[in-house]
Amino acid sequence: MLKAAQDAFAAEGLAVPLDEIARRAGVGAGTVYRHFPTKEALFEAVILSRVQEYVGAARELITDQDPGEALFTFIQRMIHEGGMKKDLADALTGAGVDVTGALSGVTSELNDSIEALLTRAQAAGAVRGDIGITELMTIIASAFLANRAHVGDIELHQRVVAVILDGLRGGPAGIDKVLPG
Amino acid sequence: MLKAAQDAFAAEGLAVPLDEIARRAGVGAGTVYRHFPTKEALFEAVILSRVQEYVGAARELITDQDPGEALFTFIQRMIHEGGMKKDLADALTGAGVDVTGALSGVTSELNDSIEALLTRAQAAGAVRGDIGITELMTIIASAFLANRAHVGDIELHQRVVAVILDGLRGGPAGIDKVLPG
Amino acid sequence: MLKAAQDAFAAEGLAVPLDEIARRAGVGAGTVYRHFPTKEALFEAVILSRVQEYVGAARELITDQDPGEALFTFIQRMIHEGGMKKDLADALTGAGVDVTGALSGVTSELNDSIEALLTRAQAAGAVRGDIGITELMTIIASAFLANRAHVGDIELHQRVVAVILDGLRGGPAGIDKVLPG
Amino acid sequence: MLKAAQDAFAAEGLAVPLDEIARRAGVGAGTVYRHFPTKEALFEAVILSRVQEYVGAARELITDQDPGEALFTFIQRMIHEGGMKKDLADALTGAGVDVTGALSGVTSELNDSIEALLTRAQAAGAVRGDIGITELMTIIASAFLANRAHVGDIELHQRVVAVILDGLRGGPAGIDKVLPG
DNA sequence: GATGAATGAGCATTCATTCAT
DNA sequence: AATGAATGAATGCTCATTCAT
Repeated sequence: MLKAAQDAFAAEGLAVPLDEIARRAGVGAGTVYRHFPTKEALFEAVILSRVQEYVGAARELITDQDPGEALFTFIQRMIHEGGMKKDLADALTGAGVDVTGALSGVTSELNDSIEALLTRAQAAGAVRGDIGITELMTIIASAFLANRAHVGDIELHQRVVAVILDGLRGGPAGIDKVLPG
Repeated sequence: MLKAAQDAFAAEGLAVPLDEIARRAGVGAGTVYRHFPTKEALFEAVILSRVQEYVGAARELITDQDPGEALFTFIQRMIHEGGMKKDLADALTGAGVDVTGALSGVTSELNDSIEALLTRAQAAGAVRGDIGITELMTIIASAFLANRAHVGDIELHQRVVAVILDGLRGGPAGIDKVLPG
Repeated sequence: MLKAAQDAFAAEGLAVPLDEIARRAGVGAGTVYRHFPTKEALFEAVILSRVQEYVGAARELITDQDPGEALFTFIQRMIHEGGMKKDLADALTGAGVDVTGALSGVTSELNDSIEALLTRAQAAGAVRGDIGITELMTIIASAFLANRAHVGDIELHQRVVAVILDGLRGGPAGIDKVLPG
Repeated sequence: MLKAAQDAFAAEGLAVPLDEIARRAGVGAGTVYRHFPTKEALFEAVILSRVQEYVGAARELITDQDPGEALFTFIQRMIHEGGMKKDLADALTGAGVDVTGALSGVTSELNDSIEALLTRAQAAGAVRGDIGITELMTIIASAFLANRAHVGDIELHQRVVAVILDGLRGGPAGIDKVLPG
């Protein structure tokens, strides 16, 4: 059922009727309510599971040899997936989702695990030093949302992400850094 | 009435009830329907009017002395204004808005006028050459949406936009360009 | 529409579906909501109108020549009607009805107008002196509810009310009063 | 399980969900349905058990020395207990409970046993002679329901019951009876 | 026999849209 | 042309009842 909800929310966003989710899951509407007290709770569970995946991905990459590439790979992966899923976009934009509760914990984890990637990349000189995790999260979320307008055009996503990653590496001010000589 | 709709959509997004718009405009709901066949048509009209403003701004800036500054000023202005309005964000992220109809025409105009700014900035070496108008529009949308997060934290927004603009100037790949010698 | 709601609530109580009320009124469900924000608000409006009728009846009787008969007539009338209507019974027993708001005002009025009848009847020696308006209201409400079990048997209602009225006149302790000599 | 249902119905009335009863009883909902075909049947069983208690109490009191005191003690006991329970009040006021089936038998028993108390009290001159068992049952129900209002104000309840009992003893019309001389 | 997950009809409420005045 | 009352389909949620295990 969680699977059906994931698919439905990913495809239609939070606006998908609960009956539609129930239908996709092949159960009655009441059955959904047996497992989740409200539609919002179900939505949060879906988001939670997705965020957990990202946390896992970030934690795996923390041991990558190339700190910069690790961060950039993570960002690319997250943004690319985000362009496909409507649920996280709704969670990010809609004020209807409370980040209190179980969601707040895993969101903190995501922040922390990405911050670890960021700090390592900055220490390695691969990312400019004048931004923190808040700036990075905002940038990721934004690109995430922007890509929704061109669902499926992966090459476009890649070029957009490339620009953003270059911004992260450091703009003109960063030239000094990459050309220390 | 369009003014009332602008305010209402800006404040509440596409989700604002049509009755609320009619009430703000001081007219009956039926009167709104005399001018716009559906709520969506009204929304599109609002977006259209906003896009037209942007077209005007872009056209003014095309004569600016500094081509790079012109583009960046435009982007910053658009982002600053947009961060306050919920309607364009909905239009950008929500798949519910068709860009067919009158909207497609003015959207093309916006594309063209921004493309003019882009081309000029690229010719002046202020912006990397490996992106086109589609990439730029997506990136602008991205920065636009970035402003909707952490509403009110202007300094954060500035840092985020700075990163994105630096990316536009050109990352490592752009070094060759800014250091032609 | 209020009429339809009165009939529906009187016949079925608060449990009547709002669609049923709408159907009885010959309108759509949405139309009911145009006039009353919630079903509870509609119910309160119905109760309010009924309580107002009682207030009017009590106020008319305050000028009756026979103070005791005035009070007893009022009680009989109220209990008899109550045995027919399910709405006031629900309002009296159900905790679901808030007596805050407009209802609290008219309820106070009802209390006051009945208290006036009571005080006058007590001054005339027609009613025992050891009870106040709270006791009387409780007694009326109780008989009101008890009669619901025998809807339509008016003669039974009358005999029951007769017993209660005798209790109000004064039981054994009241014999001294009616036989002062 | 019957105990759990008694507690649940007493606390919440007929409106308590069946799942809640099953939970209190520590069994599955299906198990309740193995013993009672419908929720209403369970409710009737609970009422039946309570009515049986009353029948027992009435039969004990039939041998009491003071016939009048016996009846009044019974009424007061019934009212005192009943004021705490919501189930009988629902059964008395709600038209939703059919007295057909097993309930009708024990209800007849209750009627008969109380009628015995009544007849004896009337023969002893402690209760007016112009009422029958139906009137008495209605009056008891009335006092019963009186206790549900102003829950906790025991002194109020006592004054209200006193009035009703005085009415039973006989008002002015009863004077001839208590003063046969 | 017991369980409790599943069912699905039912209800209050919202809101885009229509139309008689 | 304007009004705003009316419409009714849609939605989230509850709960009595059923049935596979």
